[in-house]
Amino acid sequence: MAGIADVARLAGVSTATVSRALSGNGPVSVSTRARVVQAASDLGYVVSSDASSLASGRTRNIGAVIPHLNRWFFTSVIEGAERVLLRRGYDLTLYNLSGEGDERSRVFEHHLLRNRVDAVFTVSLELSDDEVSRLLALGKPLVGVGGPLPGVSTLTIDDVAVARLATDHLISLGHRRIAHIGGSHEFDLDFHIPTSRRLGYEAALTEAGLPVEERLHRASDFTLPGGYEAAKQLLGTPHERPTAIFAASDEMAIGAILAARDLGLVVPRDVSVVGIDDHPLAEFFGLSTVAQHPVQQGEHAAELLLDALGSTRSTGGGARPEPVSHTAPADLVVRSSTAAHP
Amino acid sequence: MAGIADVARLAGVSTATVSRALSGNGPVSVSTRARVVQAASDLGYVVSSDASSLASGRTRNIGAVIPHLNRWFFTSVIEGAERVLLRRGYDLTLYNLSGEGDERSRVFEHHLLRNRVDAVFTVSLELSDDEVSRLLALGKPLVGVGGPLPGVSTLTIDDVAVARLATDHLISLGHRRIAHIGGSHEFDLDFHIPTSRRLGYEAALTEAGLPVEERLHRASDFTLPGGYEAAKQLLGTPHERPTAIFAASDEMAIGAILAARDLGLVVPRDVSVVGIDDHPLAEFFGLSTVAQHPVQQGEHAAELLLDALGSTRSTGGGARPEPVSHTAPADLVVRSSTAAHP
DNA sequence: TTGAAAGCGCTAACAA
DNA sequence: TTGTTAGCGCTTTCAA
Repeated sequence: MAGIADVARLAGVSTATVSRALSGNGPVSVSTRARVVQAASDLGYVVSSDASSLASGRTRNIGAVIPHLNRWFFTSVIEGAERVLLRRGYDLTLYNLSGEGDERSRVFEHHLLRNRVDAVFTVSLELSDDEVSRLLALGKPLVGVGGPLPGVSTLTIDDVAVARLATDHLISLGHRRIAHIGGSHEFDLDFHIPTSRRLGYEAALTEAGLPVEERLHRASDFTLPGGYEAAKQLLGTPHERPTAIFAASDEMAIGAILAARDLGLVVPRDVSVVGIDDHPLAEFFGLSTVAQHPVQQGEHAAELLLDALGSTRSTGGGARPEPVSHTAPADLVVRSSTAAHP
Repeated sequence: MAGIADVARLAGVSTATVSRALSGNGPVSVSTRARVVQAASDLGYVVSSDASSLASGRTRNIGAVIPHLNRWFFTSVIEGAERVLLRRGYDLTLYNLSGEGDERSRVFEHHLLRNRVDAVFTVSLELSDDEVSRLLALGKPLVGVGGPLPGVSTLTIDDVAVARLATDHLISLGHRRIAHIGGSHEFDLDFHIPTSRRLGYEAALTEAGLPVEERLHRASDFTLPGGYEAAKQLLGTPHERPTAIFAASDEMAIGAILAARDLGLVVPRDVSVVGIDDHPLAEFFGLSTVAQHPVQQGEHAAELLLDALGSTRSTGGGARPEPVSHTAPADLVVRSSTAAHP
């Protein structure tokens, strides 16, 4: 492995100049830079990130903390973030908390503290006060994606407004008996997303002068099978059957569509279904939904962190900046699972 | 941020002793270790990974290179690997190549070379000779998961055997007209998985004395909608209709089930369907399949790498060990999508 | 615009 | 079992 000294020797300059030429920090004449770049290329030299990090205090690595890996939303956010980071020469180190062991405490009490990353973003994680203060104590940029987080800069859709948008879509189509498949308490742990979406649903109903009926609500688990079961129950009693269902996630909404089919109902003739997400399968099932754009959310989160890293350096890392709440866009996508109520 | 010197001072020992006590390398008396651990804890000391890496040459970080993030197989492998790594105090740095830019070359020519990781595993990536030699030149343990890779240790199912197993299952049920939904050439880039699975399918047919018919084969894209379209075509002509379909992935198999339903066919009465994967949705759809266990594959890959790191250190990092091909287990899971042919 | 040299915070010989 | 100390390979003042 060639080192910086080898490059310096070959280019006939000092190691300091090699460092400046290759990193872009500090003045280097055009001709010198060219010589250095050529020498580095000839030797196949790549800077050692450890040595660079130790000397500069910057790792060029971002930590991403997520609750699960096998969920479309989380992986999409990571995908967007990684895309931006890679382009800027950064790595992404992943901390997935989904194991059944003590991963969570290990990550927050050890892995994130050992200075391997310059900044951290979390996805759909409600952090404890202790976790937040540990992270803030690092003095590193921190962004929470997918939910509110007191004292931390966040990037998230407005769950209440999104649920309202979906429900209003059904109301505007003339539906009056609109059921809701949401999440149960255990899924409320992180961010109260089920609660927020239910509140948006209820607010839309109330505003339209429609009653909020407990029997039109089912708590589920955000999965397709869960949505299927919930919909079977909702649609099972013919005379009380809702004419529309708003599911808090596309996977549950797709489950609802399949349940309707199995009951001999035609979507959207007999029942309209709307979800939230714009999951990759939504199009196949003709599902109307409120699209949130997780890849873009990931890109945006990465940009926020990189910007913060840039300005921290230029301001000399003074006072911690005030946390900012960014609202990510979400928009209604109407497909063929929703139609006017006759 | 407390440093090792602070801990040493508080514990009344040298920094070397602190290092030994905290890392477990080298002899430290029980009482001294206790004092050091206490002091570290009091100060909230966590070792700086950069400094430790630079001094020791070990990063305690593993690189994972994958072609996509939003695919069940890849994320499951990562999940398994991360679980093992986290438990052993390792981090996992993720390199996702799915962007449309020059991610791939950047990762192989820069990110992986800058010494941020102790070992690397790739998932379902067919590496070029150049990429392999760059990685091998690092002198670091390397494992390829999900496909053969000349000159590299691998961990993968036997795609030919797995396809045979699925096809034999249908044959043993009395089916004689068995269609296959595989992958097209563009999905053959990485590892020829579609080709291998098709070969296994054809071998099983031939061995059973059944003809291999071109019109019973459809090339698709491993997605649910792709499987749906292919199945619609296969099942669309009543008199030539196959009585069973073997799809090269569960998502395509589920698409086939939905296509059959839309054509008014009942699974498995009118057509049996079998897939490969044991995708989370397989159970919901009652899909018979050959389960590969990607989480376990990830765990196993991580263990192989950690073992290699352990032995490299003890043998003084002598000659590069011979590459070993490990075959991951895969087993038939019979559910309700397959039945005897009347 | 360049070079000399002092660290960055830790690990691992080596000596005691 | 413990301490001393020389680096690990860079970056970044500071001086030229």
